[in-house]
Order: sequence, then structure tokens, then C-alpha cells
Amino acid sequence: MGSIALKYFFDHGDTIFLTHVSVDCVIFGFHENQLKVLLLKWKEGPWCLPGGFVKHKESVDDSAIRTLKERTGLDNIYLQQFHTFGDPKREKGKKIADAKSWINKRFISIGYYSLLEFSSVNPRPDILSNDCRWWDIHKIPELIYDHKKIMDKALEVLRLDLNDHPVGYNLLPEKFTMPDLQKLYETILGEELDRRNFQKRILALDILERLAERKTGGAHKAPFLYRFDKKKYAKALKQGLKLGW
Amino acid sequence: MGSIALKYFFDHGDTIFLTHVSVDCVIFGFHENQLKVLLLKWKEGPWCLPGGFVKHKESVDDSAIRTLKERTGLDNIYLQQFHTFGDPKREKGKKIADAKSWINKRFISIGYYSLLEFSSVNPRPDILSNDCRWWDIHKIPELIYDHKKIMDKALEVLRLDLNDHPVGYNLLPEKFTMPDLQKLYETILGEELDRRNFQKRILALDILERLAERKTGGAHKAPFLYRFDKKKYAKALKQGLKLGW
DNA sequence: ATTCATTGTGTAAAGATGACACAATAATTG
DNA sequence: CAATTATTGTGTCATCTTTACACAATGAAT
Repeated sequence: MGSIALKYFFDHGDTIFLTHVSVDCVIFGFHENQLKVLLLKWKEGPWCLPGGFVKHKESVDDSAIRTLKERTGLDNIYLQQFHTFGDPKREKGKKIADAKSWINKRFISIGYYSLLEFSSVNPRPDILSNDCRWWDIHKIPELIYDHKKIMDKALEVLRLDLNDHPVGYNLLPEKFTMPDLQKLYETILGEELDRRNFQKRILALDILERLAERKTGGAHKAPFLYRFDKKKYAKALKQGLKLGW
Repeated sequence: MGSIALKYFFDHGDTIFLTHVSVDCVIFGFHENQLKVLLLKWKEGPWCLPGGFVKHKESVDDSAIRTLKERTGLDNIYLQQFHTFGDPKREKGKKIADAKSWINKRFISIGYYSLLEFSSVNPRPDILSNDCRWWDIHKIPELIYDHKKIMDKALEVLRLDLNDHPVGYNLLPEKFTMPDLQKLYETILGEELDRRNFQKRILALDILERLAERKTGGAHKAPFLYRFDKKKYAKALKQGLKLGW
């Protein structure tokens, strides 16, 4: 991607994309007992959420899927639209290209959050950026425009969704231990949970399958490995999970 | 509003409004134990949700507030953004003005729902419509584009919000009876609730004030009147109500 | 072999929810 | 005007859910 493509994008992007509408993605991953977010760094600029524009005949959902694919290489990602940000001052100080460029117009941004398994991702910068990496949710750098606000809102919604969406299914690797799952919940909720009660409630959902294997290697007693039982999981989802944390 | 204003709107609306972005409002009211929705009828056309466009320097929220004010005469309405609809085929068959008009372009619509006290409203048609009235939620006429889908989604979100938003506060008149409140919940949830348990749970929230008065006039025993206690209500909201229906 | 941190499991108390019964009362009726 | 009727106000008990907490088992480290 050279400056020719970039120049075309700035000068004639509006022949491809809708003006005034953009998409921003808050991509969550979980690694080393920490909730992470994937951020991009603009060339000579601040960090920001991966985002994109909506093609003329593309659905907004598809635009988010495309953005995600371009940044992570992944298809079939769990994706949730969570809010649309429409303050006219949200992109304060914006000046990307020539004053006349379509891209300098005001944009309404539709926010999506996605959950994915950390190690399956190979973060890739986009045409406007030169760095793309995971940041711990508690150590986010200065972000451009209202992107911090967008991220906070995503986290808030994720917390609520925890009650009726089996978030672990998307954030953890195929096989995981009960402590892993608990740490995930604790990280998202920002509070500690009782180990024994947590296990009881999760198992009561009847969506997990306990494997014969245990996870060895760590110090201390080896915990069992679990896996989501897709059939039971789908069934429970239809009835509506209810955790009530 | 004559055809001159209308012509200007079609020909030059894009000097006032953003292209590709619109707002649709699902306005709920409660009357005679029925949940109602305010709908507009286009001149020589189908029924639709009240909606509008976003001015160049106006926030999307403000645009929804303005739309609501224009249709109902009301300010200070409870308003919740609930979803953004971005399918490129959502406005199938659209052809409003000259082919070249900005308004015939594709629009992404941001959905808001609002709750308001039925009798405080004086429904007013807009420049494009000649009728504006309440429809029972169970007897909705054929709606334009994807507006039925938008309405269904609003209702779905309202049901979920019932758990942590005191919906009654916005939909009922200042003074109301316990049966009134129960009917409201039953209508939104679409299921019957036990009278005694309902009362217990609602009163346990400690947000209502029982008045000395009773509601006379109806046949049978006169029920007490209640009122929301604004102080307690605000306090409970901060802690997060939890009903769990 | 002992120590240590962590895992697996169980149980009892407290709290929330659900099912249900009966007395009180405001208008209607005959 | 007394009896009727449908509805409201209130209470209790059983059941399910949630919370708090204890102890034995185990794998690695010492």
C-alpha cells in the first residue's frame, strides 16, 4: 500500500464509501489473566481503535466484519453492535487530508465490540497506521477523539452482556480450566468471586463438558480441563442464559 | 408547510442535513391497559415511524429530541438509543422525490425509543404526512421499509430494560394504582404476573410513595394511589435497580 | 518426606421467589 | 337497602437460589 493508494483514498474515497458514517471496533482478547484491547497507532499520531468505512452497497455489520478481518486475519468473529456515537464534536481537532477531502467531514461512528481468542490473532496495521498491538485494559494509552469513551462504553456493555452471553466461549481457547474462566469473569467485572460458588453456577448452566485431561505444568494441584459443549450451549442460548452477576 | 418548503427540502435538504444518516423513533405510550406506539401516515403512502434527519452541527441525540418535540410537542422525554440499522436493502422500494435528490440515497438509521405519558401528547403529523396517531402494539398496520423490524427490536430492548429501568415512571401519570403498574408490566412482558408477589417486589425496591388517597369511581374496592418518590428513585437508580423479570 | 499453594467437593444459613387463602370494600343488583 | 360481585390489601409457608465457609486431595518445590 503506497502513497498512490492513499491519495486515491483521500481524494476519491467517497466513490467507494458512504460519507458521514464510520465503524469502530473494540476488539477484546484475554491473555495471561488480563483483558486486552487491540489498538492501532497512526503514523505520527496517537493510538486509536481499529475502524473503517461503509461501502456503498455493504451493510454496516459487514463493514465491521471486513474491518476485523483486515486487522486480525480472522473470519467468523463474535461481533456485537453496542452503540452509535453521534456528537458533532466527537472528532475534535480532526484534520487528516486536504481540507476538501470527504474524510474531513463529520462522521457518525457505529461501535462494535468483538471477542476473540488471543493467540489466534496476528495483528496487522492498516494503510494509515504503522503499529497494531494489544493493550491491557487497565493501561490504555491516550486515544484519539472520543475513542476512550467508545472503549469504556464497550466495556460497560460487555459487563452487562456477561449475564446472558457466554463470553468465555469466544475469549478462551478450546480447552480451559475453571480458574481460567473465573479469572476472565473477574477481569471483566472488576471484582473477585468466590471460587466454589462460581464453579457451581457455571456448571449449573450445563454448557460445559469436563475432559478427562488435566492441565499439568503449573505448580500445585492440576486443574481439570473443560470445553464448551456446542449442543448444550446452543440450547441454553435459545432459552436465554441467566447468570445475574 | 406548503409545497415550496417541501421542494426546498427535497432539492437542497443536504445543505441542512447529513446525507446517509437518519433517526427513527419508537414512541411508546400506555393507555387503557394497552401499550401503544405513535405512527405517522405518509401522504398517499404507508404508515411509518416518526423519524428525521441530522443537522450538520447537531448531535444525533439532539436530532431525536427534535423529532420527538415536533411530533408530540413534548420536551424532556425519556429517550434511549437502542440500535442502528445499516442494511443496504433496508429501504427497499424507496423513491420519494426526483431520482437525483439526496433523500433517495441510502440511509443508515439510528433507532431511539421513548416512553411518555399518553395523555400529555398531542400527536402532530410532519411535512410528509397527513395523519399521526397511536396504535395498539398488537394491531400495528403494515409499515414501510424495515420499520416493523425496528419496532420489534425496540420492544425487545424495552423488555430487557424493564429489569433495571423503572419504566413505569415515564409511562404512567403522576398518580397511579398498583394494578395500573402491574398491567403495564404485563403488557410489556406479554405475560401475567401474580398480583401479590408483584406488589411485594415493587414495594421492596423502595421507590414508591403510597398516598392517602384512593382511586374511586371504578367498580369494586378502591385501590390506593401511588407516586414515584423522586429521591428514593434516584438513589435506587444509582445503585442499579434489579428486578429480574 | 515435608511443605505449600491450589484444586475438588460439600453443607448449612440466609435470602429471594412462587404458590396460595382470606378478609375488606366500593359499586352494582334486585 | 341488603345481598352480590369483582377486586383490593395483606400474610404465610414451601421451595428454590445465593452466600459463606471448611476440609480433604494433589502436584510441584523444598
